[in-house]
Amino acid sequence: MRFATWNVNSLKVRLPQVLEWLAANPDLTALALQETKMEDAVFPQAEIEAAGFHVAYIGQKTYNGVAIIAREPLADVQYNLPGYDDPQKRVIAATVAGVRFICAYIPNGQALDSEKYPYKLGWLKVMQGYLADELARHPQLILAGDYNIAPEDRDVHDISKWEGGVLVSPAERQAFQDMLSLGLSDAFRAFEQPDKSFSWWDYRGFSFKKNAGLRIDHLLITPALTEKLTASGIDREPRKHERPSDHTPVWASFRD
DNA sequence: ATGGCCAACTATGTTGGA
Repeated sequence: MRFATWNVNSLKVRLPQVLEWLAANPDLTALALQETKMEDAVFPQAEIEAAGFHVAYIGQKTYNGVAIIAREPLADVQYNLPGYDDPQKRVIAATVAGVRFICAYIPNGQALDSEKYPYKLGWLKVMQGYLADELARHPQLILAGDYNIAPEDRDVHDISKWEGGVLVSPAERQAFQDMLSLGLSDAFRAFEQPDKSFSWWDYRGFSFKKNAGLRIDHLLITPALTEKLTASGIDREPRKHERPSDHTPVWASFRD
């Protein structure tokens, strides 16, 4: 089985690319999507099901929005973070192939002096509590998504350009470490990986061509899954596509 | 040079993303 996460930056624009990528990756069990940017009433459920997939989603107009697409039915779908009153649609979870698959679009934070930054840190605290609860129930669990956190300096093309800003601040990195402390591990770093591996590149300034990116999309997995982990990686192909998302898919494979 | 691009909205500029 194989799981992946992809921030598509508008599913309206990217649906053809998502379906194309799913067709090109027939071994993929489930895909977590972020920034679908659409209300549930206009979500392309019929098109996705017509292509042979199951899907669960929750979204809003213009901003945020998450979905899980899977090759088998989704069970026990959870919408939003339980007990946290937040109009922003950032979390959906479901059980697929015996794995609790959580799809999260963690807030960006905008800037350290923005009101969105404490929102991000508070949100991460709530996520931590939710994770602790879920981990007690699900030995096989994946937290997949756009974390908007580059965990280490090697996850940043040029740390001098990002130091002192969001995505790399000590408090955000600590929140990432706190999730690891719950018993999770970064599927990408379980293997030797190429230097300068990133999952996001700014649309501006030929960033992708220059590989001036960040690794901010992650799959954190439980020990029961780490035991079964066979490979992990980042698929840069969709980022080369015409009219791409600024993020590209990140994946992990497991023995059945 | 504190920008550059892209998407969405109901817009012909503004906001948010990262």
